[in-house]
Amino acid sequence: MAAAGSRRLPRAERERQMLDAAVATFARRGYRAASMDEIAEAAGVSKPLVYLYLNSKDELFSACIRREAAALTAAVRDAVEVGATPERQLWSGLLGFFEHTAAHPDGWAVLYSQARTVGEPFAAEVAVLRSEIVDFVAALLTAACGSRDVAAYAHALVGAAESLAGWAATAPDPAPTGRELAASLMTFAWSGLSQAVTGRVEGPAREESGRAG
Amino acid sequence: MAAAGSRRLPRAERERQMLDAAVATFARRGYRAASMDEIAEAAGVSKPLVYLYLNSKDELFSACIRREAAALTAAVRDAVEVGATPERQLWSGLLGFFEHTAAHPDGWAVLYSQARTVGEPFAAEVAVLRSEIVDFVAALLTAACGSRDVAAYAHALVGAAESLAGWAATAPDPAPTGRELAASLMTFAWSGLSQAVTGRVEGPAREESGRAG
Amino acid sequence: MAAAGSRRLPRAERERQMLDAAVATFARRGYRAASMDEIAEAAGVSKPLVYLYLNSKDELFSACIRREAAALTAAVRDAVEVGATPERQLWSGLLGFFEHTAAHPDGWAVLYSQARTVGEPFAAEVAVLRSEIVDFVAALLTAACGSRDVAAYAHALVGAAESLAGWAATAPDPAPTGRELAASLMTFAWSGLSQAVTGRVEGPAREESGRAG
Amino acid sequence: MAAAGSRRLPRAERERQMLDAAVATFARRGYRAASMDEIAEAAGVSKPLVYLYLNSKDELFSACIRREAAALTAAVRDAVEVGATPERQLWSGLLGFFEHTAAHPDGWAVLYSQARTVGEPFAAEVAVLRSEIVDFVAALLTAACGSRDVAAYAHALVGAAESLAGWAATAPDPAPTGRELAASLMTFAWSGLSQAVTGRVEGPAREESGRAG
DNA sequence: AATGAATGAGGATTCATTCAT
DNA sequence: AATGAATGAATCCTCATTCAT
Repeated sequence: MAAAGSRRLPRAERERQMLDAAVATFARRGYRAASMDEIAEAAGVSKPLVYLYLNSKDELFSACIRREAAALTAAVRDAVEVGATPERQLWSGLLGFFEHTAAHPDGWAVLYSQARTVGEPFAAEVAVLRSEIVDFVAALLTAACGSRDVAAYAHALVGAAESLAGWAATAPDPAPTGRELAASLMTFAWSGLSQAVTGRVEGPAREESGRAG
Repeated sequence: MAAAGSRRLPRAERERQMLDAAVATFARRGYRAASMDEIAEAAGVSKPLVYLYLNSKDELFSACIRREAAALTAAVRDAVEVGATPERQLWSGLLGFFEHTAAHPDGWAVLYSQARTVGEPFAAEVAVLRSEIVDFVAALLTAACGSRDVAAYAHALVGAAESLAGWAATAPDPAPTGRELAASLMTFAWSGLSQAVTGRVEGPAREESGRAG
Repeated sequence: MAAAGSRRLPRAERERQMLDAAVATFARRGYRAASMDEIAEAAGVSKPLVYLYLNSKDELFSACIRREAAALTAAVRDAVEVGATPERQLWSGLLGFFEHTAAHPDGWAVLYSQARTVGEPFAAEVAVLRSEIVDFVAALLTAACGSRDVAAYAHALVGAAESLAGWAATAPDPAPTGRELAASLMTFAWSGLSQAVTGRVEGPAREESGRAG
Repeated sequence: MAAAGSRRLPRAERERQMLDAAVATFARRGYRAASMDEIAEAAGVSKPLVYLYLNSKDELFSACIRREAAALTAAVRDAVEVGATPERQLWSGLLGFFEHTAAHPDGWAVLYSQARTVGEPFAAEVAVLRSEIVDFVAALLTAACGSRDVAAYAHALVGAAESLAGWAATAPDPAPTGRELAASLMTFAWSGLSQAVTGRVEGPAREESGRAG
């Protein structure tokens, strides 16, 4: 079960192992149900070492959140094509988002499922992350179509993305790729269902429009 | 905190009080963090009485889930205008959904935030509920526009609705009404953002179609 | 499960039902593990009624002990042939003992297994009963053979009888009858194993000797 | 009450201390009435440590049973003179039995009084032990006198021994020694009460026979 | 004669956390 | 750099017992 491996690692490495184990454990069992014993064993170290490096369960969880939030943020930021049209920026950001969440399901679970439900110090941390994303999306929407109600649309879009990420994680037999999810969501959001019937869009490959037409 | 009230109530009423207290407590603190002591006190009764009527923390939580799921289901079912166009059915269902979740934020939190993250007996219970909703929405989408990708769109729409419900619950100063939320989401989903700029669609106010052309 | 039956019985009858249920429950589960709920349900009455009639768990258990001890004592006393030879008195007493314990296994279990191990108020009650029996046996032994060591022999004999009663209760396929057990024990005790090989005794049917001779 | 002693012992030693405390507590109070608090205090440690090493009350009790059963078995096995006549084997076995039970009254109480009455996982464990002893005795009896009814005689003999062990434990002022008890029981069982009047037999002091003629 | 409603007290078990090495 | 030994403080749950009718 434990990562066994070599004794006497440098601190940075050990800390990474512990965070990996913690993220996996928190994802699977939830914050309260995960025990420090469990995490220490999963990390292949003794419990006092976990405390030596990470001080407390709260701080450990917080460190997990920060690390996973940073990773997700970085993945999306790196994916967004700066300078492109808003639509294209949105498309590329969604792609980055879906690919990262698919590649790091435990991190995503910690951020999305666990941290939000545990209550106060932590819910606030992820709320910040989420509202940054919502604001970014809102800015894109404003730039793209100047719509009123951007706030609502941005929340809707983010919620839709979260839902699709969760859906993709739970076994629809040939799991949709990040690209497919992004394409579906772009179509859904951009063109609207009323036009989706005719849409053949698989992503805004051509400049200007995610839906042709 | 305690319901004070009269001692010696008939069982059915006491049971209802207990479920109310439990839903509120689980919503605020989460399944694991909520203690039976806390719940009993919130219900204004002693802990043994909670056990006498509801047997265990698991069963109590399960009873909360079932009650809130049934209430939500009923609210949506009663709101949907049977026989109307799919679009109008979706509109009326969303309206029912947003009004119910706004009126019962604790029940919604238990279903959406807590039950899904606690793990197995419970996650499955709400997964069933959610997939029923997703399937219902998918059927409407199919009927409405025969779109490919209905599964993805249905998940996106449901996720968007969940996100808006959560957003409305967390203090945007003049909280959007259920009607506004439903209208935003209909526009978002039906017409697409690329057309939202005209902002004409506020929900299918006119008989027959919210989508028109 | 409950004895159901008619409401509103006269007190004596109800009390008997309760004691029956209590003896059965204590025998099966032990004093501590048996709950008043369980006993009340087995008796087919509500718990407050049990308290109304028998006051407390302690007193209820005590009442069980007294009733079963009295029944066993009476069975043995009635079986002993007064005025007969000591050997014959012993034989008839053993016969009464084995037949009663076989007929009332729950009562026997309460006296022998449970009451002795529960600790102080109760262990003393059965200790009295047992020592009366031991004394009675010791008197017979003294009368019969004037042996020194009667105390030890009496304890041995009583222990042997208890062991055989327990053995008979636990499924040796054709369970030995009380008569057979009494015969075995008489032979064992009276003639000694060294002579048992030739013994054909099935009980001291003929005057004078339980072993022929 | 606490073993005071030094803090921070090696696990094996602490575990032994805990078992000692548990055996004493279970013997005095019974399985159900003994609380883990009580046992931990008697062992001079905190409750969590008891759980860390012995997992649960059930497992703790089971460990007590196994340890005491093994000790008793070993004592008797080591006492039996292998290769001697059956009579002499029985004599030496009884001697070992009485000496061990006198030296370890708590262990004997746990096996004889408590474990048998607690119900299923445990009663079975000691039933196995007891039936092994009964079988061993039965084999000796068969070898010694080929008697019919060995089963009954073996049960009687074992029961008599148990009774004498219990008697010796409860304060007959000059407590009989193991040797005296074994001698009484050998006489009782081997020669029979009808011959005990001569009282010559005190155990097989002379080589070869405890029964002589 | 009988019961539905209710509770104070206690017991098993778990967990985050620290100490001594 | 790392760990075996140890615990204070909850938490779930049960039970004997009483009250009001």
